[in-house]
Amino acid sequence: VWKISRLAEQSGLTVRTLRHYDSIGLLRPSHRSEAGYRLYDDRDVERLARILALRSLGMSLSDIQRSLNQGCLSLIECLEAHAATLDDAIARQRQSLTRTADLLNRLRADPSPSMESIQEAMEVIRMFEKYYSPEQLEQLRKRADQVGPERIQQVQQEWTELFAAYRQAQAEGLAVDSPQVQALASKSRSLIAEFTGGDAGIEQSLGNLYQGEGPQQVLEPHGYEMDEELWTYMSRAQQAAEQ
Amino acid sequence: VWKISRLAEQSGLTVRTLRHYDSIGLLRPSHRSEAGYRLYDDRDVERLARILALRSLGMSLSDIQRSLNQGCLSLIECLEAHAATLDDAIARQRQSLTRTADLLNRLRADPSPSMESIQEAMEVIRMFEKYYSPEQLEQLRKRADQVGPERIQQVQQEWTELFAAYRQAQAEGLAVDSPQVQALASKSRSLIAEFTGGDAGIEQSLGNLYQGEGPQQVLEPHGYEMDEELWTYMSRAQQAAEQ
DNA sequence: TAGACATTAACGATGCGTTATGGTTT
DNA sequence: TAAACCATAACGCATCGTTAATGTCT
Repeated sequence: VWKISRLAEQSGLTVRTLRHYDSIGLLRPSHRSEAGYRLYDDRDVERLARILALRSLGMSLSDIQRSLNQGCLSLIECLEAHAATLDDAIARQRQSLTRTADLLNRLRADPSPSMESIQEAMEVIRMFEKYYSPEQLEQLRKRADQVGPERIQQVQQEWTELFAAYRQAQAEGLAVDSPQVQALASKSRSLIAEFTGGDAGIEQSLGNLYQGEGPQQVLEPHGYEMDEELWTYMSRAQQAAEQ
Repeated sequence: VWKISRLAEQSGLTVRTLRHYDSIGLLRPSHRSEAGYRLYDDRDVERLARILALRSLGMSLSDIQRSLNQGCLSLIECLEAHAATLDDAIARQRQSLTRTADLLNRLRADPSPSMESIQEAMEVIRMFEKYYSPEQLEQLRKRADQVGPERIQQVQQEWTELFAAYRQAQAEGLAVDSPQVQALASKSRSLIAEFTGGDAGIEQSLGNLYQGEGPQQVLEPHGYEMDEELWTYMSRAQQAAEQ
């Protein structure tokens, strides 16, 4: 027969924990001394061992209680349910983790990060999650890691300059099949190709994204300015190139 | 300016949640009507959007509060810490999940599962985790899935019979290099090879396991009976085979 | 005046840590 | 008698759901 502090140091639990297990009925000592001291016998110690085994799997105390009080069959059922719960929790936390990492990447890539950036970045992330499959996202992330943040910043800069050049060309009334404009179209095709990495699926999803949300909704959170007329002009330049 | 239920349905939160955020100081409405009604203005709505963005990443409300009240830099730090926390939590839960799955496998493989089985199974699992690397464990699990539970049961049965045969041979005083005993040695080598899958690292770890814990400690929780003399006899039979 | 909407206040659930207060054993 | 050990009781943490009791707008 063991007093509470002996059992505590033997099991590695605290006295408080054992008292807690008593109070919730998970492990009631089989005996009490005259003064009311808790006295644990061998069966209690065995039960504690089982409790700790299940606790080490992350089961809740109430589930452990249910498992132990009923038979071995219900134990298996409880474990199956527990495994399913864990699976679910892991999936959700991985979601959170990738989103957090994505957000961090975007915030770090932001030259002048502000509180507003959070929302823009999250908007972008949500749009991406909507149009790209998890595998595609994984692929994009891997390639983003490979090229490194410098190149990404640089590409952003190049897009900004490209839009400005297009806008200039449009203002000057240059024809979409003029050599100058076709040079811009070629440049934008190469930037897009760098993004898609030649993957047809990603190119398709990118198209769906612009189709579904509209160019302005897509580009604004990235910090680019875009309007209907410019977009039309750029589209016509692309079409001219493809013929 | 928005009243609380408007903001609730707009944001998808409950009224209770908004009141909670007020009471903990996370989102206090900038105004109150004469009657004490909460009135949220545009800045409040913006703040709520940021709160929801971070909450969707699984950040705690207190962390969100710290992040938003301080600058953008601390936000990045908070996100980094959050990512680390998530990483950690995921690792632990995956531990729990694999252990739970292992326990389930052992319990299901047990022909007469009892409450005592839990501890034996957990002991085995702990020993395995102690002597095999995570990669080796992964490998073992994969192969266990491949061969299926029937074959595993069958192998257990074969080991039981093999031990019985050895014991019989020992009782009859058969020499360890006699053909009959060598046939047993050969059988046990093939069973071991089936377990290791020919992987030298796993064979090494298996040796360490028996070396470190002793054959009886290893075999008893598996339901086999073993004693010093029988083990010595079997070892000598193996040595004879290797020469 | 009815009905929808607002308020504050307080318990509940999880798994104990952490006092506070006081009796028991050696 | 002091030191070590035991007991019960209660708050605290995180995030709201859920009554309860009551006041306000239309």
